[in-house]
Amino acid sequence: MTSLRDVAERAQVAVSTASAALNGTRPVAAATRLRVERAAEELGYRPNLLARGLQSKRTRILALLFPAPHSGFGPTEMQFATGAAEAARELGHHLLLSPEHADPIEELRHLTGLGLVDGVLLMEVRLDDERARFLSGAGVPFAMIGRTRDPAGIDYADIDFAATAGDAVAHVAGLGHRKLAFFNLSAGTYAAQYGPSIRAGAEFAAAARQAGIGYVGDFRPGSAEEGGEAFDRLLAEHPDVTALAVMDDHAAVGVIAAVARRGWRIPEDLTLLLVLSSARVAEMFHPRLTTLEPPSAELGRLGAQMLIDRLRGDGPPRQRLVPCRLVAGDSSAPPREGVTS
Amino acid sequence: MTSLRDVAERAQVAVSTASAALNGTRPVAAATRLRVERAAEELGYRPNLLARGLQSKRTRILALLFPAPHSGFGPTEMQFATGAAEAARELGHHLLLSPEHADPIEELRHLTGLGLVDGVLLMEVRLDDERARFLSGAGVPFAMIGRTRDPAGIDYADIDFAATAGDAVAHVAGLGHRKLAFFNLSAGTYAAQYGPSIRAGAEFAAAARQAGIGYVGDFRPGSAEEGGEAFDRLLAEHPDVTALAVMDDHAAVGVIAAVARRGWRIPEDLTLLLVLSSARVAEMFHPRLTTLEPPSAELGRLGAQMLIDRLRGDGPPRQRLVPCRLVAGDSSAPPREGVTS
DNA sequence: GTGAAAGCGCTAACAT
DNA sequence: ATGTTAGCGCTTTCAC
Repeated sequence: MTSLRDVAERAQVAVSTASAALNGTRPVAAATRLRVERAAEELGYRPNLLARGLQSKRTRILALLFPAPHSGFGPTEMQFATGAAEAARELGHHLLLSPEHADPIEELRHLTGLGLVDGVLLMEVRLDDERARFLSGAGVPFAMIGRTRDPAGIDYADIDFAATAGDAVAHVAGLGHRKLAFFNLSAGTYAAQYGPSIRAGAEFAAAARQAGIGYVGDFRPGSAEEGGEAFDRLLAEHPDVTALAVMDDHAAVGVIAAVARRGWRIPEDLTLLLVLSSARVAEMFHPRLTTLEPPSAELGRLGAQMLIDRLRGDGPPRQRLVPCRLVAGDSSAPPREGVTS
Repeated sequence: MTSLRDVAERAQVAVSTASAALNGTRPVAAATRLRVERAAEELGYRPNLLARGLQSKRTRILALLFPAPHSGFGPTEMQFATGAAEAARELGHHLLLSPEHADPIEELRHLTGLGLVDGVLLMEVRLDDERARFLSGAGVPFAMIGRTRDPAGIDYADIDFAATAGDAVAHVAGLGHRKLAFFNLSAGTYAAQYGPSIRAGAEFAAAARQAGIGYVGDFRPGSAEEGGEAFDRLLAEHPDVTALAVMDDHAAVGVIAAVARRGWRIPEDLTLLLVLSSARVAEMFHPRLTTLEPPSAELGRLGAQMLIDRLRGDGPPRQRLVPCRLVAGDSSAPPREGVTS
């Protein structure tokens, strides 16, 4: 391991000068800087991050708190991680993947106490999130992918549910549908105050109201089986529904099966939208479902960027909402004939 | 930040004694140790990892080199990461997620030069992997999830393709099938010497031969469209095939569509197996496909464990092969009648 | 069994 | 503009 001292010796300067020459922390004569840079180059010098961090109190390491594989665990979560890791890298930082388990607070206390990370990135944020509260209280810089109920003063990147719901409703309304149903995430996630569950529900209702079309939003199937049941009940109670937006992948599977059992076809008899699911998943269906694809990688990137900006200095907190992208598949079409509404 | 000095002061001992008491690196009187431990406890002392690492040359940080999202990017890759992160955590280590891009070697040189990580975990290993060669040459401890062609002396955890193929063949043979086809990963992955592609191909052929059943293995559809075409060609050339194992999720989608177009049904007319795909994905199909689910999380765990063991001391390299788990779905059944073989 | 002191590699005063 | 000095918080000789 070649150290800064080696470089300094070779360039015939003091260590502090070598340091300054490489970091630009204080003026250095052009000639000197050149000598130092050449020496560093020739020796293949790499600054020791530990030494630097010990001194400067900044490690340039971010931690991504990763929830235990409970509920959903699709490409979405993964892309938060990869997006964040890539952005961090581009900005000269590193990303620690920190699996969260039993006691997330103890976990955080440990992680931040070690002096290893400069800041924390939170995902799967709940409306009332104890982790966010803890970090705020502890004065640890952090940013969220998602957001709490009242995220004032906190950096975050989240899905723009209002715009997403608006796009979805506009899509089906544009096709002529007059009544839309929405299958939210499982009751469990809703009860857990999971942001997307709550917000998507509210925004779809609002968007439908605003567009002046009928709306049914009180189903929360969390599995294929529940999805099928929910669909049957939906049509029993609301036979005039012609379009359905589903949040849970597995519920969608059940819906599709139920549609087939009924002798119906997609999209002729039902327009089906998949919400918050990746295009990769949508391609697994037949027909390929129209999808509102979450900007997962971008949210991850944004989260990391915001956090790093925050560490660099302090501007006002940045709060970004990014809508899902509507990827048209083969599951949307004008409403079926003979609907009595 | 409370430091070891604070603890030492409060316990009325020298810093070195406090250190020894907490780490057990040298004998300390029971009474003294107790005082130190209590002081540490009361002050909420957390050792500074940077300082410790600077001194000891060991950071207890592992890097997981994460390939850029090119080919497949499913739950499998993600579970390598989470499995490894969890195992690392349990063993007192941390996992750095290091996205790999353009020049992986430069990447590695950088990463290891920083003195930040003790070892590297490789995934998506090719038969002839330059990263493995570089790490070996540089003397950087590493372990692989997957393995090179000649992994002698290197720790790795990989799928037991022989056992997996054996299980799959036994499954279909047990149902009475006499001829099995295998759709490998895309031609691109094969050309890239991607381990699973090569090994699964070879082992399925071997297992079929050994079981004495017919075998067709020269298809490599990498998309739904190619999957459908491959299936049509397969039946044109081998009308007596009654069972099919598919590696690529999307190809499976195409196969299912092609089966339906033909007026066939699964499993009555075709037994369909999904190989190396997660149960989560298999559940998206109708009927739910029988799957050979890769032990992804376990491979990640094993990789991390091996690497940590290696860092702790040196025993002989550990090389573990873990078979896929056969998860029976509703896509396997005895062969259709009237097959002329 | 315990304390004092050196030093890991670096940055940041403080001198010059 | 450059060199000297003092640590960052810890582990580890080396004395006692």
